[in-house]
Amino acid sequence: MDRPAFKVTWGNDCIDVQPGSTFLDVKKQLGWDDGVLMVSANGQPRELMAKIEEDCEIAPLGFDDEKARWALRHTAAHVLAQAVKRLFPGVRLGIGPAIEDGFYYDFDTKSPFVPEDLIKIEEEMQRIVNENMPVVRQEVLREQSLDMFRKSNEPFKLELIRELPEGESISVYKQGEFVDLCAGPHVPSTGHIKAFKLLTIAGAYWRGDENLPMLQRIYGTAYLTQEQLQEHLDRLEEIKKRDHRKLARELDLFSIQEEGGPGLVYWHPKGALIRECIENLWRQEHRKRGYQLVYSPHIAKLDLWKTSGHWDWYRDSMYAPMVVEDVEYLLKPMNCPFHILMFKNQTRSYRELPIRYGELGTVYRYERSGALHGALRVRGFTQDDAHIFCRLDQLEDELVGVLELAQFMLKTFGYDEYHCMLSVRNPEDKAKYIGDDDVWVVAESALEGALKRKGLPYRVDPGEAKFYGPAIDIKVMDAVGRLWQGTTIQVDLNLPERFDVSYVGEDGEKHRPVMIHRTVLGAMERFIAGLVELYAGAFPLWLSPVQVAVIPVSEKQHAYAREVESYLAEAGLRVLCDLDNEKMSYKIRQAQLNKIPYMLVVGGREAGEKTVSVRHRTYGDLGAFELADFASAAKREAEEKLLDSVLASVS
RNA sequence: GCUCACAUAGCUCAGUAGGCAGAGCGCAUCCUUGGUAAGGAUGAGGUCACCGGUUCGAUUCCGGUUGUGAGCUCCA
Repeated sequence: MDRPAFKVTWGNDCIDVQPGSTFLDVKKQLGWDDGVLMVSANGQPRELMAKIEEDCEIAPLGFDDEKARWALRHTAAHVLAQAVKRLFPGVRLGIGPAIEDGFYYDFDTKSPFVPEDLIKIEEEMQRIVNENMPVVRQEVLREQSLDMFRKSNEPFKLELIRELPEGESISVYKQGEFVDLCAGPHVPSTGHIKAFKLLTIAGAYWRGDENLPMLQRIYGTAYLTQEQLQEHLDRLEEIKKRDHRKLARELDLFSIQEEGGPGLVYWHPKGALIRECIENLWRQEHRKRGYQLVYSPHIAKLDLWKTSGHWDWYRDSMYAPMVVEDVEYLLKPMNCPFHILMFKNQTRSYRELPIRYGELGTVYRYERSGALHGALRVRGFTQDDAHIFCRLDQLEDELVGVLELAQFMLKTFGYDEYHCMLSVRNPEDKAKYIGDDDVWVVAESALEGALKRKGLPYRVDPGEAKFYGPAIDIKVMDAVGRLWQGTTIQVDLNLPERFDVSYVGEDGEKHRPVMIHRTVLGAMERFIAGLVELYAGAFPLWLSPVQVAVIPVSEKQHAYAREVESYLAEAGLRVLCDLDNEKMSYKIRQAQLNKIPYMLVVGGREAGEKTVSVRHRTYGDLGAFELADFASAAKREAEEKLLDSVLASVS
């Protein structure tokens, strides 16, 4: 591939470089002898070279915006640290990497930062950017670097250096008076940072360990252009607008009550209706696919959880036991042991398998208070759970069946993009997992085989398997590009053993069944919260709590409006007839704000002709329809669970 | 659980440099009867999250509790 000649800048110097030149050539041309390693090509930040070694050929690294962004953000982190050191000399530095969407730097401060500090720091950062100092890489010996950071009194940096391998040289980056331990890469000078913004202050443990001291973290973001930065800030705004906590209140879907306790969700009528629609679909689809639906209790004897192993492993995440007639009971954190007990309730033949028990099972987990988040992370939630007991030779077919169900559900709800992860053992560390090696091999290959048979692209995640078995996890992407954990399909090699679950085989001997633990939606709370954000509150017709609002133009049409209401209700649609003493335009506004899909305006004309004027929340005025035509179209849209209006395409 | 911030009417938020609190929306009543996103008037609503302390006096200052938010840690 031909590569064009390009310009290389270092600080204020700029030279032409021929393709194929090495870094040493460039150094010679620039007349630099020290370890300057960072340059940018053609003066464009998007054409930076991310990293250049002494002996490597010089080439713009693919004109890679992503790499350039990371270098830019990393430098921005250094600029942030430099600004903080200028303003607060007593502060000690932690680490400051570039991250997805931005960067952060951790600081050890005597008194925490306040929001006003953020403004001051940002101003100082701008000054540093304006100073346009070259960012210079230096290779130093270990002892030199220790000396350097000892002098500048940076204990956290010393800790990091001591952990670097002996003998290797260590790189530091300098800009003006500021030096940081860093592997790079960086942009050539602070002036390259054209678009940045500090966002928030938060606490974060040193090295991510909750037993170590907590530092003050400042988050910021930086982009190659002001437009990209603005785009990112707009996206943050959009995410805020879609926040399920805000929309759930505005649309009166559900709440969490302070008097009731944190992490416990109250489903209001409209939210409950959405949930009911989803649950109905869920039950229908499971019956269709050979599941038997069951109910199990909410509490069970502590001993059951000892048998299952949950008591030993997850005691800290369970609500404390309650004592009834001297026996300790636990609120269930999961449904599996119950389904196992039902399976074990009688002797099972191989002919019965697979047995698929499905349950919308409400479980309670004592999540740490700081982990709670709206309806996404709660303490009481209803899993769309199922456990499949099958023979090893049936495993792959069963997994395929679950994948098909998952695909069907995700498609129905409008999740077009999802990523499959195959979580397998870490081959280096087989001792960490229970069960025989050959069973693991079969289980992992069954999961992989199922993915292949469905033609689903997947990524293998070694080491991500649970200790009791491998799994497939599906992450779905929402409208603003965030990933949500949805379906999880786990092969469990542990519980059947612990509970001594067996079936009688063709040979008359006892055999151990394989158990699949799976949820398709995850939990009702989390799934619906996700849907709220996916649709920004504007649910497709079949899920809309109110599907149609009937809006009379004046009081004279109240009788006809009622007629329309009862006709549509009769047809099975969820209708609201708005007879309030308000102007029509006001009622339309209310319906719009409530994101009601269809508004039927009925005035003198419509009453006379027995028609309705249809307005759609997205498409606006669609014109007049015969009442019966509207009803059948809307019914079809709801019954077929269409994601878009059928009437909009008609008109 | 940890760090920081926040908590005023159903909602969104002002406010008092310590002297018993305000707007808009919503709600109620009345007027208005209208043609595709806000007609008008009147009125009701607050132990300023809770518990202590300082003070003649605390919604305001201080401490604690609870809850919420941003992160960290965790998420069977």
